[in-house]
Amino acid sequence: MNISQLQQKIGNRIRELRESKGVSQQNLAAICNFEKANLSRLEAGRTNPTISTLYKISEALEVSLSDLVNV
Amino acid sequence: MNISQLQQKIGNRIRELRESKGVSQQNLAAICNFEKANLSRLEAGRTNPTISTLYKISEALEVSLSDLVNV
DNA sequence: TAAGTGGTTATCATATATGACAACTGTAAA
DNA sequence: TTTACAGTTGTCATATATGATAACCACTTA
Repeated sequence: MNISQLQQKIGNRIRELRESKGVSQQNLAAICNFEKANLSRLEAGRTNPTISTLYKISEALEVSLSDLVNV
Repeated sequence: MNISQLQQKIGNRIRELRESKGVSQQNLAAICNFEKANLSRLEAGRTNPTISTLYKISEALEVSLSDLVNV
């Protein structure tokens, strides 16, 4: 798996978890204190997120970091 | 857990896994194609690594990404 | 002594994640 | 139609991860 594929998979995983919680990108971004535009790019797999960004998302979605990157 | 603590824990986890494999920082860095200096900082918890960096390390150490961030 | 190994720290350049904001496309509902 | 919401895309500034190199310390070994 290359990095681009990894980013894509993690983006998909976040989207999947977010939607299963019925939260909008706007909402989730607000909870995490970042921009919805950045979350959109992240879910689309267009960025290489830092562990701190992923950690904030995992907390907001109430899953473990380990779970979030289990792709 | 704050970000600083998270970085510290992930750094410790990497060091733990690396040492259990009997690999030097120098070796691991070379396998991952980055500088030993950066790995040193990462293990010390002084950087906020990207998922791609952690992924390279997980591959080199033959553990899952999920395992690597299971802190 | 000297040379080698493992690790740390400093510095500089470059690439990019993120913050911030705006504009835009649907879509749904009034 | 108009309003509101969800998401996407673009741009700019700033912070920082990483690449690259060098100097340094501690330890071991010849």
